[in-house]
Amino acid sequence: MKEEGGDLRAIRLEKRRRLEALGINPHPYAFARSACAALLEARFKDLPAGAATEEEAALAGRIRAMRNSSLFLDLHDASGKIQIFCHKDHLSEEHLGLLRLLDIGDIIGVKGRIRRTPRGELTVDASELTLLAKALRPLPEKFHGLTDIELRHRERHLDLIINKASRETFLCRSRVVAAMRAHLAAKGYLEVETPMLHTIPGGASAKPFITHHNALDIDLYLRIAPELHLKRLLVGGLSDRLFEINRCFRNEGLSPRHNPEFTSLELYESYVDYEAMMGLVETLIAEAARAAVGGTSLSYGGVSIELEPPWPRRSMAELVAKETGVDFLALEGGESARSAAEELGARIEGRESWGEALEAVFAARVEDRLLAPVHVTGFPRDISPLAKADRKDPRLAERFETFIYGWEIANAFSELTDPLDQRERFEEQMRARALGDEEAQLLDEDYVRALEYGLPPCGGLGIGIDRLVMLLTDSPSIRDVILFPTLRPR
RNA sequence: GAGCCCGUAGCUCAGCCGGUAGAGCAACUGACUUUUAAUCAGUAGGUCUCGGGUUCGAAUCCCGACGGGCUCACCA
Repeated sequence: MKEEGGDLRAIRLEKRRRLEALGINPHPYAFARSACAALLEARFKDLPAGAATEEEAALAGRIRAMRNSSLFLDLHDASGKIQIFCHKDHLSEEHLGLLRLLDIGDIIGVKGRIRRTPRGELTVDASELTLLAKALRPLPEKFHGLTDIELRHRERHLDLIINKASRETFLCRSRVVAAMRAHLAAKGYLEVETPMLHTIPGGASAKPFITHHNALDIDLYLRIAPELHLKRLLVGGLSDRLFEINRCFRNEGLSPRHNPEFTSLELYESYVDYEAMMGLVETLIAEAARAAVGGTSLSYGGVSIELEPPWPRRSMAELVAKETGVDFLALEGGESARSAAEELGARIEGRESWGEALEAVFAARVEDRLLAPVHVTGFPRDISPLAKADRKDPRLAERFETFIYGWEIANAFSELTDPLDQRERFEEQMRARALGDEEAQLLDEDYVRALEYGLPPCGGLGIGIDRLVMLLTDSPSIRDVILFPTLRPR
């Protein structure tokens, strides 16, 4: 039976054997570097073509191209690319022996003087070569690279070696998260970590993953949101302002905008209401954009989006009325709301409450038109079981979602702090669940108990990091911004 | 979960009105030695995703499975 990789791998295995026969360890322990490609490029940017220096550098990286029978190598390190010149006259017989057994894809260390070739390429004149890792498998082709989407996701290491754009996307993601953390730290928000394993999945309406703890012999759920634990921390007074940037898990369908595990920022602040969260969303996302693209103007899928605050605020009912001519605030009860929603083309099953019907119309008719950033306020109370009622209209909650490019990017409320009200809301949810709503929330007695010790008035906010990074990196799929997206095993 | 599309060499792709598999890059041998997707000559490389079926004959047509992409539904 022929192994995958076939001859190409066998040839490289043979080269490895020959290297070992020469006393060369194909996987040594360390290599002392004095520079990286970008550093040298910056340092010698004014070195004219044809000029040589006396300066020696030692650098390490992966061979990505070999030209003129290995006379020229392209060496890529994490910072960039530099050319290596391997002339027989400058290398010992041992180094030439190594050179003959090198392949594209091998990781090597190089020592030599810096010069710029007459053609203008910054180059290390190699006087020493060190094998740092022998590659047994060939890299994808240099010109077309690795384009197969499945392979790029399954073998992210290859994608990162080959596709510069992919590398930049993930570097950008890292900058975005770092910028948000830095901004929050500077404003005095405390970063915390709360459990991934929940005994009752709460804080959102979603289907959880179930797992089992053997020693305790109990089922546990991968968290669908950190919300209830974070608010417990406000009860405890650990800080008046805290946040968590971490993974959530939802056992739902996959799509270009849904991965079973995704990253959210959740933030809670005592003594403020949801108004404060609007400003914070704008600041955080503008900061993220500056970190990602250097400004607040961006283009996603050819659509220009301006993120410079402030962003408009519109109520859900107002947007629906403007789009459809139907004012849901003038409708009484679920029945009339459902029939109106159905007439407007929303998907209605027949059990929907007034709020659910309004939201269904909003989702069907309005959502995907909200390209420019907008805070949508006036969310129905009955789809917001963790939010305080609107102080002016009891049918509504003090909740908004921020939409950009038609996507929900942020979700925030004046958090429900009254334990008696919270219990009633949970009980409403349990009734909906009994009637077949699988995603209705579960009554969390421990959480209600915590509220009974007194949760200060507070605002809470969640931002979907993956979708934000998609926008900021112009990535068409969530899998392009998650290093190892969920795939069926092959 | 439903619909549409895709799966050929390590990679990127041709071939798909059925006649038994091709190119470029990568690899190997050699030439060349200041190249930039280096060039030139030659060589080797395939259970055409898998399993059935139709046929004298299947990469090609049909059915099924597996994997992927997109759309819809659910959702962030």
